[in-house]
Amino acid sequence: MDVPAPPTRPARARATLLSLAQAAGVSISTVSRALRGDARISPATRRRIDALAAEAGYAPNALARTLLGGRSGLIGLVLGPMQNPFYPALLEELVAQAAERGLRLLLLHAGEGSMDDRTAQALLQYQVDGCLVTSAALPSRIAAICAGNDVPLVMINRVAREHGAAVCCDNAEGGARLADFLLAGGHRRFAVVGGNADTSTSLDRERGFVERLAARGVALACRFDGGATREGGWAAGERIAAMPPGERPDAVFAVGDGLAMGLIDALRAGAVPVGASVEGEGVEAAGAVSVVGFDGVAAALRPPYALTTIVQPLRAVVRRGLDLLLARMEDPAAPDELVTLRGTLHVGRSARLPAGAATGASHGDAGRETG
Amino acid sequence: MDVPAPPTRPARARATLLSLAQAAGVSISTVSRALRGDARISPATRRRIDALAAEAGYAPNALARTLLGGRSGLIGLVLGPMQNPFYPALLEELVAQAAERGLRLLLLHAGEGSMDDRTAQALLQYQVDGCLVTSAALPSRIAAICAGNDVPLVMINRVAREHGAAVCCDNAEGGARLADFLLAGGHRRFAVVGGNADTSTSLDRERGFVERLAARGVALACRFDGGATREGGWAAGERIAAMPPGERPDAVFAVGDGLAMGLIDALRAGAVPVGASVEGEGVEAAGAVSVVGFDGVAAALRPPYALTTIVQPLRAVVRRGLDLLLARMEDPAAPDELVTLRGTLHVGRSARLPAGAATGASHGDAGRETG
DNA sequence: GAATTTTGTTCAAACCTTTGCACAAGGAAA
DNA sequence: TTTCCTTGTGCAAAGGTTTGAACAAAATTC
Repeated sequence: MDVPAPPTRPARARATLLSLAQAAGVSISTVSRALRGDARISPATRRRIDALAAEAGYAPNALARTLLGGRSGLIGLVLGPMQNPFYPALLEELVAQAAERGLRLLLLHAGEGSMDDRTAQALLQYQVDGCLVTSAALPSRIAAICAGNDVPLVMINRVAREHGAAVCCDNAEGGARLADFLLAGGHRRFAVVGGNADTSTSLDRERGFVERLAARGVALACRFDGGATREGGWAAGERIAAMPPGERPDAVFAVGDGLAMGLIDALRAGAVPVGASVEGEGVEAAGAVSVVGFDGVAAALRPPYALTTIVQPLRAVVRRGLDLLLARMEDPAAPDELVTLRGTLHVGRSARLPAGAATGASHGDAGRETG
Repeated sequence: MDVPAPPTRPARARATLLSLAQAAGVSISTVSRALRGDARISPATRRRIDALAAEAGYAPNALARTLLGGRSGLIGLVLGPMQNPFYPALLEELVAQAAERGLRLLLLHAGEGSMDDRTAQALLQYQVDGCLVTSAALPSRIAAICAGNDVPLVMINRVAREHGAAVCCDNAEGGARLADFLLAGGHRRFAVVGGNADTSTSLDRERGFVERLAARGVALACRFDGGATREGGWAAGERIAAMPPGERPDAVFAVGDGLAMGLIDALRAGAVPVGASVEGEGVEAAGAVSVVGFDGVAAALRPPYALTTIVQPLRAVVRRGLDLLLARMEDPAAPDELVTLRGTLHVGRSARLPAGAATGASHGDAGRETG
């Protein structure tokens, strides 16, 4: 009558405190304490249990631990448009630093599209300890859920529109510094290639640049819309290359490195010399156009671009972002805080140098805090 | 004597089944069943509980649910080097499709660096249901942990070295198809710009290309090492541009779109015309070099590159990757499986056309399965 | 009106970990 | 010998959810 149960796949179940306790002949709590290094457990017992755990490949169940009311160790992550080369770099740094701090990233969103409700709910379902947003357009659902459930929210590379903590580079100051550099280089006709019109980051950079020019009595000769992609930079470069040399700007600020690289490609394809890079060593070609960017993406710093740009202190930006988040996990009532980090002017060969300056040096206090 | 407890931040605790049950005056199980749509709960009760839950913004605790022995809904994700523009695109698609299926991605690693032990342990601690690897160099710790703990592992865009399931584009076939296209275009001198020497993907593409050429009695004129970055493509392009026109190859296969774009930039900067794009509309400049790539990254398909390339069926690749993973979650004993999807030849303007062919068309069965 | 089914709800166990408290054994001090 | 302290361990509760089984009340059948 009684048919024996079918031989279910043996697949020895994953080790738990219980299985270790049975193997060691002690109680569950002893195992737990031994593994956590509690001083009350005798060295002999601890060694025995440690060996057993190592052999079984035991890993404590973070979910059960979280259930006790502690931290989940999970951080929700909302990523911006990945075409902008700054974001992949930011992502790598973020993953590395989060791991160093023992935090895990729960990837909720990447790119431009909108977020469905279920995804937003995941924030709550998985009990994330906090949320990190690098996206320019903060999904409002995420903001609402975080606000309504005491989930700390920190934005990186963008300032908070209404509230929340944020860390970003001093965009306006960087723009101004580039204006100074170009002015010192003796440039006369300035152009800007703008980014997304709805990101504070782009707007601040452009504003800082234009206002510094204005303060020196110089007006912008022309302006292009780049839309934050490399292609946008190329399109602007084509138009610049097509201008008669007399009207052509001799200095162009592209508000992101991706834009700047596309721009340089187009100028070169149009046989327009860029910065000091054609004749080399400071002797520049006649009619050369200087190009400067912003972000300090690795690919832009190296040849063939050797871009003069403001290098964002990426490590510090990420570090402070995580600091802000952890602080708000400790104290959810912490006031909104905006941290602004000053970038570094990296002098490459894409822009004519001021008299007497040397290529390759970096100026400015990297990561000095001003917020 | 008794000091009243300091007024701890009220911060009404998050809604749970218990709090809802108390509010509704029913038991916890009734609430659970009502929310899950169990037919045994009366419509009146259900409506009341639904309203209460909506008002409280209730979201079930996925961690507690997982503890019951079910699925966590978490997938561990190991990302490859983000400089290769294919990976950001893959990431966006993956995030979107995972969300559609109700899966969450736990981001374990991004980039080239190695993984620390704690991160690898996270796989077990957070009870991931499976693991997805897009990295070319599979971290061995991850592989070991997955194998030892019945965690299904699926690789995307690379074949398994020893074991495991994988989905990737038919790289060799794509390389061969490009060779055919270039041969039909009447090219004579062929070059290859190779990628990472240790990724099966790059090697297969190159092999497919070279073998097809050989089968037609043509040998490679020269070969460059690109190292999978845009800069590598640029370097190869500079060397090609510097060759005397007689020795210069008239067709170059860059094994990735990033390489191809860098290559084109360098050729243009060196005033070497590329494909049919200079004179436009099929009439090509004298001494033009045709460039073809592989991947079908959006930026490469559009102007200014208009690259002729093999477009990976990205959506299908991701879909099948998740299929494989889910299948292995159902049945961990499922045999290793390799799915190969055929790409589509996208004819742009970066390579001379065979007589009578039209630009912009796509040839080949997108995503036809062969594995 | 009693027996039976249907309907709606509750009980209790299980998942795994952490931790306050209790407990036992052994040694030292009184 | 009693009392107290130290050292090492076990007990049990808690955390939120799911689910099989039990239970009560109402509706149906004879």
